Amino acid sequence: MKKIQLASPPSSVDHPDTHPALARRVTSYDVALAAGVSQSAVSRCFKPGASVSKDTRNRVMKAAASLDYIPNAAARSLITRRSNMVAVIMTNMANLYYPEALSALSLQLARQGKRVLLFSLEREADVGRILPDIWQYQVDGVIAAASLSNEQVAEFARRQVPLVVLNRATRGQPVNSIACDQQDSSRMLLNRLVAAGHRQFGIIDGPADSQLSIERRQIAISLLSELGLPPAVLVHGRYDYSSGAAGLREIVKQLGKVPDAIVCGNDVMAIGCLDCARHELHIDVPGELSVAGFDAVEPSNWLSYNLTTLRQPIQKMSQAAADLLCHVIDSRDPAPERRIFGAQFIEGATARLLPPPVAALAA
Amino acid sequence: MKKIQLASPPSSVDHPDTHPALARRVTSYDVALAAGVSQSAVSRCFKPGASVSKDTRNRVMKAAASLDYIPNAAARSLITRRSNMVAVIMTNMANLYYPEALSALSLQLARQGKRVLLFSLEREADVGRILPDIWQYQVDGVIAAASLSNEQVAEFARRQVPLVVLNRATRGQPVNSIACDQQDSSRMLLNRLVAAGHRQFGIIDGPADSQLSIERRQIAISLLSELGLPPAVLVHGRYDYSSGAAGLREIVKQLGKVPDAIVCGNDVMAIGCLDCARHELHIDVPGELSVAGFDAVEPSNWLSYNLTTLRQPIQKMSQAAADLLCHVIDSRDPAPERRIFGAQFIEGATARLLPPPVAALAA
DNA sequence: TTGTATGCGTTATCAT
DNA sequence: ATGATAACGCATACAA
Repeated sequence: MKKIQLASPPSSVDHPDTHPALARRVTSYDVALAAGVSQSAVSRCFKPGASVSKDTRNRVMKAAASLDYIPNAAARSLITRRSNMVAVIMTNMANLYYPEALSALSLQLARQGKRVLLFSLEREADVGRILPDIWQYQVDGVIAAASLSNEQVAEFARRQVPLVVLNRATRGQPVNSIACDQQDSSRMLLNRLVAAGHRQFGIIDGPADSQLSIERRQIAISLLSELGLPPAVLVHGRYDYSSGAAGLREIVKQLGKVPDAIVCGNDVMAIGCLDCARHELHIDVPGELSVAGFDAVEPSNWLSYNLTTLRQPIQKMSQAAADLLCHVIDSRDPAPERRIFGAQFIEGATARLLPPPVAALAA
Repeated sequence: MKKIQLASPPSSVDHPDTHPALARRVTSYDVALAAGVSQSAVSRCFKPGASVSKDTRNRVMKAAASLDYIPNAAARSLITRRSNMVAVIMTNMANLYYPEALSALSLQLARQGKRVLLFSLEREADVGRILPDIWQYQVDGVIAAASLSNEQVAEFARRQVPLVVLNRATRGQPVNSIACDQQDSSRMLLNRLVAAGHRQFGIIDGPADSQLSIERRQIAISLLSELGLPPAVLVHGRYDYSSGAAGLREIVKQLGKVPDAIVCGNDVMAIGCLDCARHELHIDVPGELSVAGFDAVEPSNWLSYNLTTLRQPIQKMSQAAADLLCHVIDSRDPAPERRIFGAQFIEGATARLLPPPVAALAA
């Protein structure tokens, strides 16, 4: 007969079930007592590769089940330094693109036993304000779908918190990141539009301070300039439907006429632009005006739109972000990695992609 | 000169910055040492209403800042029994309705100092599988946008984990819940359609096992029966776009003709149905067929659709859920509360809401 | 394989 | 107002 450590605190059944006064939690000590083993034996039973005899494990598991015992993650993380939580920073989810990413991230992380602690921002500039919260929670890592300053990136390094930046420019910062190639896909789109005879472009972009926008804008502007075309009319939106409509009106106003093509910073603005053209300004798309989006979110594929756009492989990118983060967490490898995915051109039916018929040219 | 407890572990600067070997964390002991106070003094400085002299607080805060000290939430929650985390259970976010709710929940909870730990499910039936995970994380409460069995609800009670069910039927279970009145709004919609002369209805519903669907379906079926109308043709979808299109095809097939009206379980299916009618089957909506949705998600308001639908006040409901949960957490009041919000009828332009012109009747 | 003892980083209680 | 000390619930090194 072995002697058992009985450091267990006073019984948890002082008042059976009557008073809802902050009942004591069931701990590994309670299970140990019930199973007639030590607390460490209980602990081992809940650790995957631990050495426990079959008999002990059975007794412990039975006792645990009968007591509804579940290990306390807070206590565990205190000693293991692993919280099994990953912070995900995302801006306002009105964007339609984000929910899909979030969902994929959550699923993929769950496969690795990690849960998403969500930090959703109203504006991307608020990142700084939630960082202290993130440090508090001792997350194992962070996936940021937001732009970070050099100082902020440095703080991650200093605190040794693994970070993966999703779909943002990183300006040469030493950061793990997953992105979609803007350069190639944007150029492809513009080249095809130019080849089809479009000359005067409009751009409905994201907010002026958005890094993502800045990059795409530069690409478009410099390409049009290379090709010797007139400069595009540029307006800024907020990535929402009404921004697209307002953008079109503004471009037409500034230009004094309807441009040949409008390239939008995301699909939802493209759809707003498209609807405004067709239903409000009665412009024929793609007859008089070509409209292109970016992302290939679900509604872009709806029959009423069939939008010409560039598909970002959101699912793949999210999974890659989750996998990369988990890798960094496990290996503690500080060498930053950047994975770039290609965008797929979706022809759709809102842009004229062939040169106008000869008859029109002759006329 | 006071004597200071110097229980601080060995210095954290064994190797300045070179080796990334799991650096010791900065703790309140380090801050205490640097500030020349006891560890408890440091702890008090980070507790809102604690009694600390101005001088001590200054010294501590300065030391904390210089060391980048942030209290460890895991350790704190161990003793306070508050993790400041709330689990949110949501199904696949393809639904368009959920991202908006999640965003609102996250924002509202953040105002109360709580963060969302996300549990996103592929199918609602998987709830049971993630409950053990939830217990592990010691969340302060749970907001479930999913149906729970009586046993599951009972487990929340047994473990004394505050629960708020968002937008699900609760079949008389003693649960805190926030919901939107299906009864009144559905009846209003159907009554208006019937008053406008619609006789043969089709219903494109959610999955057969979805509680939400079951309730709405019953309401519609019994109302039509009360009114002496032919039974509606009922098909099930998955709340996505293609389900709406497939639903329409199936209803037309079963009925051998186009029904007078189709009522859908959500907007996305209604939009799928609408697009299929207009672009594939070339049915005039609302001339030959009326289509109605549910939710009033953003795309329902887009100019190409202008969907007839019922608006759920998602924002308000989410905020109410967050507030109710926080109230329960603070008060530990076990008396369940159910708050019902009304739905707003959105006329839109996809349903004929007036009786057909007299000429048509005479013909 | 199993038990003992210790520590993770904090808050709370209790003296002073 | 402040410091010493005891939890909180678990994992782990070490001894047996």
